[in-house]
Amino acid sequence: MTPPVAPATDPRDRTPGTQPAVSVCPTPGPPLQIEVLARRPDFLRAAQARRQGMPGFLLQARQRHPDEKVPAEVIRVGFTCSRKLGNAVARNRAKRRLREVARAVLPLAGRPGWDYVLVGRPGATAERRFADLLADLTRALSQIHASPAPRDKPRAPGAGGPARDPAKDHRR
RNA sequence: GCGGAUGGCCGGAUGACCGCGUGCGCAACAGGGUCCGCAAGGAAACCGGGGCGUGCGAGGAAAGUCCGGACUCCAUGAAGCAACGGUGCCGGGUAACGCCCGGCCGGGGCAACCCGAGGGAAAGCGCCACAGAAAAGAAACCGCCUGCGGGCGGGGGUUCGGGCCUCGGCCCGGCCUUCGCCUCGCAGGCAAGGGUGAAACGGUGGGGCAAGAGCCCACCGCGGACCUGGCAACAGGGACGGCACGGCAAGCCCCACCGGGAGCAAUGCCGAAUAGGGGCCUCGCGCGGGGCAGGCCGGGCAACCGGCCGCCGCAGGGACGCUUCAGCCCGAGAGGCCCGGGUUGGCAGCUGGAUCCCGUCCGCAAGGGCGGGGGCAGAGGAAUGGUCAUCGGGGGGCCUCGCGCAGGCAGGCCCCUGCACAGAAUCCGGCUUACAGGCCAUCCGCGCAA
Repeated sequence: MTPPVAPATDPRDRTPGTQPAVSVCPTPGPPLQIEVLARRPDFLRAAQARRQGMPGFLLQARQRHPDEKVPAEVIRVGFTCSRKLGNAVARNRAKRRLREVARAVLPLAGRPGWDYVLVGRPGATAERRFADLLADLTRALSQIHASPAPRDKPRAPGAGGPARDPAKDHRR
């Protein structure tokens, strides 16, 4: 009903995607917390909301309802690597890389009050260059934030117009 | 040196930046609850989270989940029987095993060594494809032999008939007998030979016989009372027997031994809203409850139904299949006290184990005794990592052509490649399966040099 509570973030100019996340430090300006999804219903709800495919993974995202008990300033993220990824070693490796990508990108490009789920792809998630994965997630976040709500168009591919820079949303 | 056998071990290393889980220590800023206070606030340090420092943090298979246990809950206990499942040469090891060690037997290999579900086929049933005559109380397709009968041919005899005649005989036919062949039939004997098969009711040689056959003999094989060695499986010898005993038990089965079921999502505990259950004690068994044999009354054509009495006679019900024994519980109300089910979340279980290493003693060994020492993964959408650099590894090409008869080896340069199988989930003992590359030890065969 209400837009996400974003103005608490520091309006410092950050351009995510241009620079690899090596120098990213979670500067403790805003009380931005990242938690890990643990409940199966959370995963199911995220999968039924917005989704954005990328070469290295599939991103699912959902803006939480304000009635939920989770504090509004937290970003929650979950990881799904099914048996299609391979055996346990391959699944764990893909999940670790996705977790590392999320740790680098989400404090910059993620929005508080949202749940994100990163789904691994067979082969690509484990083999794609790490810098490309970082760029993939940045682009996917900006596109998924710009796409309309899934209630209007259930399968919005995000190609209706030019993707808006998520940094503009932060400034506004 | 080449080829092989067995046993054991490793299964990348170092560094940089950024992270994760957990134990300990420190500082106490901020938060929640508690207590004190009218309040600001303070106190103790309860709870959860964060900060800094520091220690530790996947495997030989963590895998498959195939066996055996520990542990937990469920089932009243004991004995017997039955059913079901498992194991199966012998001895030992072990908490236990289908595991391990040592040995036996059979098979393979020149050898080191390897492989084997390896109890019972005179308890019984069943099966033995194809081929073959026949696949299990033996039988007989071709075949061999004997007798009889028939056919053909040869020899011999003739007191028979006919013909010729040199009157001595000769020829033809018949009959009798004998031999051979057979094309055959009948009756009987045989199982050597042929051929089939994974397997054919012993093998070879000789005697014997009508032909044959353990019918007899020699050797071999087989069975085997008994003797010797060994704890035993078994091995060696063997009177005697005289061929009698085909194979399959991974078809059923028999025998011996073992086995209750479910599993850490076991199980226990804590908190909250809701629902309203259970346990114990006391009173009371008036007469209530339940069941059954019997009697009476009523209804109904009847099967039967309902009620009452009798009566505690105490049967009845519950408890993995059955039986027996021992014991237990239940049923009906009132009062009091106490506890708590399911769902979700959290905590415990949770890592010290039949443990590992070293020494010593016993043992061929598996292993065991004693002494000393080490002990630091415990996650829970699941930590133990992400990115990168250098070295190492692997693959390819070129050069030196240094060494070698050669396959090739050595050195240098360049390029490519993150690089075996694979991720703890209660914990142990095993098995099985997967695995790039590499190391060590012992042994066997062949070759070379000395």
